[in-house]
Amino acid sequence: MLDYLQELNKAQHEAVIRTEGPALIIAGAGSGKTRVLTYRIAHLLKQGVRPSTILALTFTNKAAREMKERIAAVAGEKMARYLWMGTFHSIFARILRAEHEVLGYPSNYTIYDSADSKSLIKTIIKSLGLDDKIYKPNVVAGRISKAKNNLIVPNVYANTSEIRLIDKNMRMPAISEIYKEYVKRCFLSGAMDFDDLLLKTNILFRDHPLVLEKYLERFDYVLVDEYQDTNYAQYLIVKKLSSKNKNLCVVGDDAQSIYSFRGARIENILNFKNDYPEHKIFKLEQNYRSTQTIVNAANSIIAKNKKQIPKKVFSKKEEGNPIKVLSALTDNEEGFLVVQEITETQLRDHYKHSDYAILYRTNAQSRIFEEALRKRNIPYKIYGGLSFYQRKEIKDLLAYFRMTINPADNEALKRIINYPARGIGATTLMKLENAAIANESSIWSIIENLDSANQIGLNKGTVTKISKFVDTIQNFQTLTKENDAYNASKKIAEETGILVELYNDKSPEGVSRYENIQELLNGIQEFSINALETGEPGGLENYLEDVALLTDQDTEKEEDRDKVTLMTVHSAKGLEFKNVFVVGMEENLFPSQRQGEKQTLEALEEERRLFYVALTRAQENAWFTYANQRYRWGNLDFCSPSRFLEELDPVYLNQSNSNGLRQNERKNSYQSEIENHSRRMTRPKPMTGVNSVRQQNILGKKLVSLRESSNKASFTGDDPSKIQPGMVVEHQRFGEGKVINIEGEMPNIKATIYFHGAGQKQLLLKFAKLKIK
DNA sequence: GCTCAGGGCATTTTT
DNA sequence: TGCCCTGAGC
Repeated sequence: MLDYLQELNKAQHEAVIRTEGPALIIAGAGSGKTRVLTYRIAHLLKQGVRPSTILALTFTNKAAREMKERIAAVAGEKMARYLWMGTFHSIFARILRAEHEVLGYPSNYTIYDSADSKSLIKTIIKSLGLDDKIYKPNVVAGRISKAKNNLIVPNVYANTSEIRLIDKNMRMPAISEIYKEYVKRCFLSGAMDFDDLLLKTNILFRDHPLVLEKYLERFDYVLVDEYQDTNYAQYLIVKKLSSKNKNLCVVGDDAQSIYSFRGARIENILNFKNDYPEHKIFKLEQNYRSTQTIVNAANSIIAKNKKQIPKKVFSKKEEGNPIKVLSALTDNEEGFLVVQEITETQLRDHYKHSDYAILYRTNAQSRIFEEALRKRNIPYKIYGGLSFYQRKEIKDLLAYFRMTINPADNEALKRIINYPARGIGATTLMKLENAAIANESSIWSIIENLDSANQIGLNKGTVTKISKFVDTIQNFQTLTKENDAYNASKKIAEETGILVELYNDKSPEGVSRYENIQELLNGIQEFSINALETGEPGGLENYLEDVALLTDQDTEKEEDRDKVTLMTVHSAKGLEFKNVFVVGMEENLFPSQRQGEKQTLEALEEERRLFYVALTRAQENAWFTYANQRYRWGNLDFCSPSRFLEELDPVYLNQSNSNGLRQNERKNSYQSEIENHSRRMTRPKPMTGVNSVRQQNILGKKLVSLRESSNKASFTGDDPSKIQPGMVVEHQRFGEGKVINIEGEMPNIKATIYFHGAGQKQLLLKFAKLKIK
């Protein structure tokens, strides 16, 4: 019989076999969500439903891939292959490519990533004569993205008084014009940004009923993963595509909705029952992942939330250990404590490195833990930070590919027209861009038809340089037609000179850049081989379509196997680890409680959910750690643990601190400072524990300016060795003192100074702020 | 066209 | 801190 059904509990079983009509599957943390979703699809296939009539939407490529693999295992490779399964963006990008004509876009349209969007917005701000100190590209991009996600097109934006009022209050009344111009220029470049993929799909289905009809005919079943993370645009598309037979199945967990900042609407899942009154609801409440303690503690955190679908998540596993709360005095100590716990539990219970995860709120918090792990030689891997595809060398080469496929792509052109250097500078580029705007066309169409008698005042030499560039791209276009993606891209990499240039750069950065290019080419080779095997099109344009929607998380490296994982709570969603440290739990790192920020009930509840997500990643043991003081952005903050920790019933907690004694000793040295300042007060830099200061004021004028990034230190102006023994100096905190001795060399000059009232101190001059009296 | 000092600025993130 | 941008100076 259908043996895969045997592996399911009652709720899961129901959710798998009741395939008709609208269904809401509430999948609590660790309740076997993926299993239910994949088996439901497999079940449909076994019932004789054709795979090409099933549309399954996810948020990440990884989720789509994993699900496809699991379905293939149950229902067979062939079946899985014909499913319409992928991310919202990739599926709709595919549909838009097929239906490009009615929208007036070329089928080879480029997909702009966030960096392209931002760069274009910057250009527009400049060309409109606006001040980019006021109109910050990031903020403007955020406003435009938000508008698009809510299907507000430029005209509507300009005519909606509430929106204009917000812009006005932000002192950016011209965003509406920027938006209009942005849309126009994207169109001229034959480009869509990420939000367009959703927006244009909505417009496509709204304005072209025949097209909608075609897809309604095509898809008999629509399934959506992580429904709580859908934004308005996604919500509407899903609604439209399932409007015919209402075979819509959404899976999600309102308790794990933590993406409101990027437009996710928890209401979508909360209101499902109203949208589809005839719906069935399935609650997967048994948690197979965590101990009872962890599940109960997590439940108790979100119990206070008003906005939620009632459910009783429970675990039948053993009760397990209480959650350990570690309070450290400084962030360094926090790192130390975490590493100490890792070593201790490893010795005792023989965990692997990969059984541990360190979760934090912001990527910037990783550093302390990296250092602590490195000191103990514990291998770790970090998620987040600069993604592979965001690296300069990768983006440069990809820009050549983009130009080759869609030469109208202005952002790509601007990136490479002078890289490698061709002597086409900023002034020339500006002239070209203005000409393109005036002509309502792309830069390419201007330079393609340049002759020496051009109207835009370019001299002969420049025209020659530009036409050489045009030749290069045209040459690439020819060789792309004649080669598969791998051979085309390899030739492009060689002929542009990028490969040689990076090969000749023997600095560590240069070597790594060269390796990255090689890695990209290897990836393309894989793509080409794969295309050959499956019979799918393997041209460069096909690769480019894939790569635009690819991210770092899609490349798991073999050498990353047995390592401690460091990541943000957000990126840990969907993962599980035997042991989880939730670190940096100070109040002021939780933004809903940060000073000066509006506290809304929504924000508060989302913070609880974030806390919930963090805790439910743990299978066996969990720790909450925080530091009482943290050095951050040049200030020393005094902190207290997050209030959510206080909301937790102590019955789940073990607050005994493994290093209580040491901590007490150390506390004394900070005591006076802590007493003198209430929580959250910022104080001047302390003398110790600071890695560097930017400037030193000696004698009232800047003598030394020190910049120290991770690998280099540089000095300008005069030398701090101006400070001589015998001088009377004034220090910010220790007051007046007399220099006794100077030793060492730049940048490590040490001064021994006797301070009245503070005794003798030895200061490293690059850290000390001194005034010569 | 390139380098470098100085200023300004900081969530969370997928596509 | 640390990173990115800009403008000055070469």
